[in-house]
Amino acid sequence: MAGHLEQIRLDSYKPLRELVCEHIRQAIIDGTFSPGERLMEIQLADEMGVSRTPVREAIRKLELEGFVVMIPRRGTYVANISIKDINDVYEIRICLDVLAAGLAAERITEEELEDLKKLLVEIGTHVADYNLEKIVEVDTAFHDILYTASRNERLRNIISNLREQITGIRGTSMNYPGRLADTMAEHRLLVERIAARDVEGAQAAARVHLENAEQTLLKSMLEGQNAKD
Amino acid sequence: MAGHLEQIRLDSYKPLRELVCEHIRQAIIDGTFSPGERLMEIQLADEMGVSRTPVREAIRKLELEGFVVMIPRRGTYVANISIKDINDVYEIRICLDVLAAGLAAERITEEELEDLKKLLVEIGTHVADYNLEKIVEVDTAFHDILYTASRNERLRNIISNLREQITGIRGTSMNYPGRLADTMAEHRLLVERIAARDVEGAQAAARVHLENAEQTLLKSMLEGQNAKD
DNA sequence: ATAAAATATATTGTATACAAAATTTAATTA
DNA sequence: TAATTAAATTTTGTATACAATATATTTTAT
Repeated sequence: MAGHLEQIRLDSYKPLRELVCEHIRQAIIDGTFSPGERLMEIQLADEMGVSRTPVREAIRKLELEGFVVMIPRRGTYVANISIKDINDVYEIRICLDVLAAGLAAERITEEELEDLKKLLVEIGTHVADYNLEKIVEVDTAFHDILYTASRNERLRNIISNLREQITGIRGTSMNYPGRLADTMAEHRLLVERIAARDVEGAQAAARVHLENAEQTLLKSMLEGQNAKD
Repeated sequence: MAGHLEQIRLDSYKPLRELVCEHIRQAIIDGTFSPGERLMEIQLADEMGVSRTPVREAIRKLELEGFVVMIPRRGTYVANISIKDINDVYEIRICLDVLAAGLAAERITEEELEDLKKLLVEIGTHVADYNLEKIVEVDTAFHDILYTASRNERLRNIISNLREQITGIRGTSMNYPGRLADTMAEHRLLVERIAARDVEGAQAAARVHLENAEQTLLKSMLEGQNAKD
């Protein structure tokens, strides 16, 4: 009769290395650590009040995720994101997002569809009062549902990782003139096609959305429009 | 005048965790550790004559790669590969291999093309005397060149990782009747289309190859044909 | 004899310690 | 003064030690 407590504890337990990893990742994404900057284990450990062990394990994970580059016996450096990197990531993401959209059109549940539609409305309100922080938050939730609806956990993980690698590192492309409105329209079309269970339509919508997002990101990078909050 | 030695040392240096990681990965792939089996750090460390530290770091990496599953405070277990996993992996791989083939058709160098053609011949000889080990080896090299030719390092890494996650875990599907000959023909067509710089043709060839490979793998799994050397 | 509780053991998570290598600083020489 | 070499410092890589938690075993009570 004491069986359900264990379950909760099991899920809620997070090893230090996870917390440390999330902390460092966030610091990279929000610019606390600049690209090319060296990350030193003792320093990070001291700052966070933990030992080197969990820091090391966190750094190993971030290396696999592509956020940092490790040179044996030399140290760890925050990854530099180049135009080539954007290109590489979007080459893959366009492909995988199209796949995910098609799968979602086939496999999404009615509940998930309802959630998507609600988020669509919510984004609208945040766009109206130009609340960028909220927009990013809801946008992330939106895509999360979409990838979950593909019913392919690996696909979800790979895309999430690719998203994180570029989202935010050079500022969101959200503040590019006109992009917000376009994004909304693209999302609406995507949801509409998925709701219609139109696989090809959903795929086409996803492709257009991603290609536009890449173009905007490249433009804002080239123009040095790296606006940070 | 001592500048070039450093370069070599830098490349050749491999941390213990890397060696340990490769060692454990290989043991999982070749069946030394069975799916579901628990991996204990001290035991592994003792067997390999190292301390727990590099073993832990290796296990963290294998978790990211999907070879093992970690439950906090409970332990690490060799991942179970299910039909659903095969499905998920191939859903992604078909998509990414098609992408890679298309990119390769655009970006491959003449040298790489020559290498591919050579390997095609080499595989032929190994098929003739049914040297499975050599076939797997050359096949890996073949695909490696292909992914390298896509000029997208991230793509290469993702595909390599997906390949490793299923190749070998349930025995190669190579020993499925007739598959070897089909594989050869599919490879030949793929190289031919790439050589012709025919993007769409290369993509189609890659898709056919992967779909067939998946079918064969599923068949041999269902038939319990998990032949091991 | 079976089930529950308490104890013992084993294993993971984290911290610290030491060794090897790289980087930096200081010193020496041309 | 500049360049080269040597010493000192820093930092990573690995090993070990300790603490917290989970599992296994034994004991006890019904």
